[in-house]
Amino acid sequence: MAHSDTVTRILDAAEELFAEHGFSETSLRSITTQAGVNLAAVNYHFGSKKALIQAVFSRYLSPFYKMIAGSLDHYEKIKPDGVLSIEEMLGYFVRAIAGVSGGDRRRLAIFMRLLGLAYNQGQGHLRKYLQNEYKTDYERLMVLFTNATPDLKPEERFWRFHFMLGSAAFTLSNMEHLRAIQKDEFNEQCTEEDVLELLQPFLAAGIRAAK
Amino acid sequence: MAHSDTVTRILDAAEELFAEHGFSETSLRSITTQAGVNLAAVNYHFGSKKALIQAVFSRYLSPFYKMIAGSLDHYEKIKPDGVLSIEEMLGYFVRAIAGVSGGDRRRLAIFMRLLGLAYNQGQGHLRKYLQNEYKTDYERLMVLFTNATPDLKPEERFWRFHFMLGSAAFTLSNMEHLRAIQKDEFNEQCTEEDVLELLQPFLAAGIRAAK
DNA sequence: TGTACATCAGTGAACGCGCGTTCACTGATGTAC
DNA sequence: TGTACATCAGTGAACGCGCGTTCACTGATGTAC
Repeated sequence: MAHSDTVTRILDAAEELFAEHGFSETSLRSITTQAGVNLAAVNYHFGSKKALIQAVFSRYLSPFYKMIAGSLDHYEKIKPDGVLSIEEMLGYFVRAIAGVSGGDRRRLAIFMRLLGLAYNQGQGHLRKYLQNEYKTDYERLMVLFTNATPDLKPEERFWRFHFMLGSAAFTLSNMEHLRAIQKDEFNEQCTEEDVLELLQPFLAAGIRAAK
Repeated sequence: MAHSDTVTRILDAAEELFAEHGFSETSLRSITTQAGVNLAAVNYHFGSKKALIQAVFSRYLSPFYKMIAGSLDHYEKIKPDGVLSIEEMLGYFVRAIAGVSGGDRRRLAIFMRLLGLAYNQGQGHLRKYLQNEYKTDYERLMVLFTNATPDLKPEERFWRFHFMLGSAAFTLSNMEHLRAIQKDEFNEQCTEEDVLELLQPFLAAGIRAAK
């Protein structure tokens, strides 16, 4: 599919509205209105709403994949023996996420939401797709995580990793809503970077917790 | 509202289908079909779909809050100063959650999924409704949480609470699937009680983390 | 060169469908006199 | 006691609406001869 101006504007509008309202709550009419294109253009260029959603995913999955892989490359470069502290690992992740700007940041939130859904829907083919897509990175990550937590038994490591994943996925995917709640209750608002810097010691302490 | 058989069956079906498909993806027709009742019965008994969603949450939260309140009443008799450690609080939480519905873990997973959806989807009205509906209990819990974390600034406390909530919601809503993955990878499986006992120190250490 | 045709992005209006909701209605049960 | 009325859970069909999708169409550009 050639990326005409119309196609790009549809993808931009769809990505923004999907992130804000969810998929089924976002109509093609709202997307095409925001994009300033004709309603029929979505079905002309993408075929269906479902195909549009997949196209939006495809476009943002690529840079996210590169970010993860880049983080792992970095770990292995700075510590060739593969031994990092959990704080070093989390620190680099936080800095990598904080370095993601603008539209890609929203893409990250969408991906985290997708990650939660992928775990939730045990039978969905979406989960299998993600599992295959990120299998190599997951395994590289687990080697580093294992080296960072030599005192944990395998099953403790497994569960603490998922406790951490759950906290991070929830926080990142609901970042905008949570910040809105904070503003509602405290009349002030952290930046997303502030939240990440609060999250980091929480997770590290949890991983290091006495049993 | 008298809880006729019809009302109960609508709530049962709605709870299950909302958790499986989300709120807007679940039609009143699918709910009433699964419940074996007339389509119009939802609007007759509840007034609207929105009110049905709130009723599903209320039905689950009422016994939950009663159990929390009962546990805290009992605790205050033993420790009249009313200052609990975060470990003691989490202990009560874990036991109250596990005790809901007479140990019906499936409903617990469903509710945690609903909670995640409530944050995730455009259901901001739900959070406010629940907060108002159970204002006394909610504020009592927040006072205890505040007393348990005297060294945290309000915004740190807010975020660490939600980090904790995210971890717990993810773990509990995906409990079955995570345990299946564990069995797949380690050829052995924790009980759900084991997982809760692993989660508790993880969360407590995160809450207590140095900044 | 001009002419005829092909291709393709984009359009305007309409289509059928499923949605939440509404409303007049039924039938069972309770109550007053 | 019988009769008339009230209450209420539940029903069947229809309503209007917004949805994704479809289709005949336009107009610009490319191409063959």
